[in-house]
Amino acid sequence: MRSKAKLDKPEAILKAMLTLVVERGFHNAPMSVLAKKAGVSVGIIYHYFPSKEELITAVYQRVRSIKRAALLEGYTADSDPKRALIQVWMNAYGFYRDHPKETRFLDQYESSPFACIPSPKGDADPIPREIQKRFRSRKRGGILNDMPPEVVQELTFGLASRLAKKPKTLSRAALKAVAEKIWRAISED
Amino acid sequence: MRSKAKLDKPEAILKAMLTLVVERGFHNAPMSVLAKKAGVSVGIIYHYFPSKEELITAVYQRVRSIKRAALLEGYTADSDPKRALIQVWMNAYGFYRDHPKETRFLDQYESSPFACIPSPKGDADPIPREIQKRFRSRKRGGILNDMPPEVVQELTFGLASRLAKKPKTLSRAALKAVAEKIWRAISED
Amino acid sequence: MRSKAKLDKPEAILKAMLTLVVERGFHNAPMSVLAKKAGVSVGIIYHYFPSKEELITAVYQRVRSIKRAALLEGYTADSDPKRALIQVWMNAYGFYRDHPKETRFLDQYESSPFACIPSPKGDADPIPREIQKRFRSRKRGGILNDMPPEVVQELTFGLASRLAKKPKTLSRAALKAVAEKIWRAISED
Amino acid sequence: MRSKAKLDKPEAILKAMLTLVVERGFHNAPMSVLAKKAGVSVGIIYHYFPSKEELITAVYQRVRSIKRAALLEGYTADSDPKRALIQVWMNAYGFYRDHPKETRFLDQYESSPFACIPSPKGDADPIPREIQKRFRSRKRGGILNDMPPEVVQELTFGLASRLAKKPKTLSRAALKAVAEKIWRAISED
DNA sequence: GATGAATGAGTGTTCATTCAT
DNA sequence: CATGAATGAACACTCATTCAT
Repeated sequence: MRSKAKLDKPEAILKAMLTLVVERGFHNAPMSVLAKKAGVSVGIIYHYFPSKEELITAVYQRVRSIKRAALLEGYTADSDPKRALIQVWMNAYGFYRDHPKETRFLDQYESSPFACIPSPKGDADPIPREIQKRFRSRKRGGILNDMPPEVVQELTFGLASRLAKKPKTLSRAALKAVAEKIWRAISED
Repeated sequence: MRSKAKLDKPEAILKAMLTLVVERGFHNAPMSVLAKKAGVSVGIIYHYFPSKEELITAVYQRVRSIKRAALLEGYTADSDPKRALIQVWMNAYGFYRDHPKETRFLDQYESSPFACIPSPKGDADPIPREIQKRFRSRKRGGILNDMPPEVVQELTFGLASRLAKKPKTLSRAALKAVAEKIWRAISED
Repeated sequence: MRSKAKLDKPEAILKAMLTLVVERGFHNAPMSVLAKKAGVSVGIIYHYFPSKEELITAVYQRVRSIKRAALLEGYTADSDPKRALIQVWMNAYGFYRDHPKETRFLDQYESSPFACIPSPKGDADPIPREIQKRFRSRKRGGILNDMPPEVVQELTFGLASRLAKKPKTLSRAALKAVAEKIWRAISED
Repeated sequence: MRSKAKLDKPEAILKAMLTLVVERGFHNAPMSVLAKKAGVSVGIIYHYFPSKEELITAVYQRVRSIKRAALLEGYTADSDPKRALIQVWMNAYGFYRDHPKETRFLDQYESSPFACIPSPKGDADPIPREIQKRFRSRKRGGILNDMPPEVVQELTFGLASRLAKKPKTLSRAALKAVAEKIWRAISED
C-alpha cells in the first residue's frame, strides 16, 4: 500500500488548467506551462485527455457539476417555497463568492465562441428540473406570478452570480433583504 | 470631395476585428485574416494600431462609447425619475438586442484576463455619473430605497443585458411589466 | 534591376527538399532542417506550400515532369521505330544515371503508402501517349509482337531504370547490345 | 502442451509490423499502434527487440528469407537449364503476386535511406550463389551469352518482380511466352 | 516475463510583427 | 501611405523508450 498519496494526475491537470485559464486566458495557457504547473510531463496530459480543447471542456463540465451540487445544498423539496428560494439564492451567492476561480472560468468559457455548439439543450446555467417545476407561474401550476421564466431566472441565479462577482461583499443581512425584494417581485401580482 | 467613405481604413479594421473576434474568439483571430476581412494589407493595420492588443482595446473602447450613447438616448435630466429609469432600461434592452455582436464582444472582453488591469477604476458597465447621482438612495440624496448600489445596477442594466441575450425576445408589454416590478423593488421600502 | 540573382525561394525549397529526402528519408526530413538547407526561414516555406505533404508532392510532380522531358529528348515521330525506341531507351538510362537523386526520390515516393491514392489514372511511369500509340502490337495497329503492354514497358523503361541504379555503369556499346536484344524480344514473333 | 501457438509473441510482433508498415509507412507506424495490433504490450516489444529500427530490420530479414525459399521451390541442380530458369522465373512472379504485403515492404525498405549502409555487399535481391554460378556467360563457364550479369538479373527476377506488381495478372501462358523470349535474349548470341 | 503510465525531445504548423520595395 | 514576403519564437501534439509494479 503506497502512502505516497498517489497523486491523482488527471485531477492535478484539471485543477492546474482551471487556475491557468483564469490567470492567463485560454490562449496564453500553453500545455507546457500547464504541465509544469500540474507537476507532470506534457506527454501524460495527452494520455488522459485527447486534446487541449477537450481538456478545457472537461474542466468546464467538472466545474458545472460542482456548482450544481453547491446550489442545491440544503435544499429539500418539502420546505416552504419562499424559504427554499432564498436558500438556493444564498447558495448561489455563496458559491460564486467562495469560488472566484470557478466563477471566472465559467464566465470566460460561456462567453467564448467555444461554448456555442456543445450545450444545445441545457441552458448555460440550468436550475435542475425539480426546482424549475416548482418555481413556475401560478397559471402553470407553480407559485409565482406571470413573469416570463427567463426573467425569473435572471432575477434569482443570474443576479446572485453578478452580485457575487462585485468586489464588495454583501452582508448576510443585505442579502436577505435583497432576497425578500426579489421574492416579492416574482411572487406578488 | 471623395464619396468613397469606404476608404476609412481604421474604421474598416475596427469593424472587421469586432466581427472576427465574435466569430472566432480572440485567439483564432489572426491579423492576416483580419486584413483580408477588412480589405487592407497587414502592414497598414500596424500603421494605424501599434499592436493587436491595442487594436482590440480600441475596438472595446469604441463599442463601449457606442453603447453608452445608446443607453442615454432620449434621456433628459428633468423627466420623471420613474419614466427616466424605465426609458434607460428599455434603451439597454434594445441595445443588447439590436447589437448582438457588440454584446458578445463586450462579454468576451470583460470576462477575459485582458480586462483585469487596464480599467481598474471604471466599472465594467458604468452608468454615466449624472444618472448615478440621481439614482441613489434617499438617504444619500437620491430617490431610491436602501439597496446597495451594486444591486440596483444589476437589477437594472445588468438584468437588461442578460435578458437581451436570451433567445426569446420579450414583448414591449412584458418589458414594461418587468420594469415596473424593478422600479418597485428599488424604490419602495 | 537587382543583380542579387533574386533567389527564387520556392525553387530553393523544392531543391533542398529533394536532397533532404534522398539523404534522410521522408521522416527525418524536418521542416527546420529543410529551412536551414534552403537558406530560408521555416515560416516562408508555409507561405509557398500549404503543408509538408503537399511540398513533397510538389517535388514529386516536378521531378516527374523533368524526367518526362528527358526521356523524350531527341525523339521525333517520323524516325525509324527501332531507332526511336533505342533512343528513348538510352535517354531513360541516361536520365537515371545522371540524376541519381531524382531517381532515388521517385523510388522512395512511389513505393511509399503516400502515392497510392493521388495518381489513379496515370501509371507510375507513363510513356507519353504518342509513344504508347506507336509502340503497340501489330494486331492493334502498332509494330510490336503480341507481348502484353506491361511487359513491353518493363522491358524498356523499367529495365533502363533498374539498370541505371546498379553501381556499375554500362558502356555505350553494352547498352546498345542490350537494346538490340530487347528490340528483338518485343518485335520478332 | 499448449496449442496456443498464438503465444509466440515475437512472431506476432513481426507480422503486425509488416502489415503496419505496408499500410502506413515506416513513419506513421508507432510502437503503441503496433502493440495493439499485435495484441501485446509496448513493453514486451522491447523485451524481444532492442529498438524500432532493429525490429524493422528483423522484419526485413525475415521477409527476405521467406522470399528466397519461395524462389527456389522445386529447383534442382540437375534439371535442364532452360527449364530451371523458367521455373525460378515463375516462382518469382508467383511470390510477388501472392505476397503483396511482403513485396510492398521490400520495396519500401530497399528504396529508403535505411537500407543503404547495412547491406553493402549483398545485392538487393541476390540469387543464391549456386544459381548464380550456373547462369553465367559461356565465356565464364556458364550457359548464357555475353550480357552483363546485372542485365540478366534484371531481365529475370527484376522483371518478374515488376510484372507481379502490375494490377493485371498475367496468364500462365503469357508468362511462359515471356519466359521463352527472355530465355532467348539471354542465351542466344 | 509482462504491463502501460510516464517522460521529454522533437515535429509540423501558426502568427504577431517587421521592413524592403 | 501601402504592400505582402519574410522572420522565428511559440504552440499543440507525437512517439520511441524506460521502469516501477
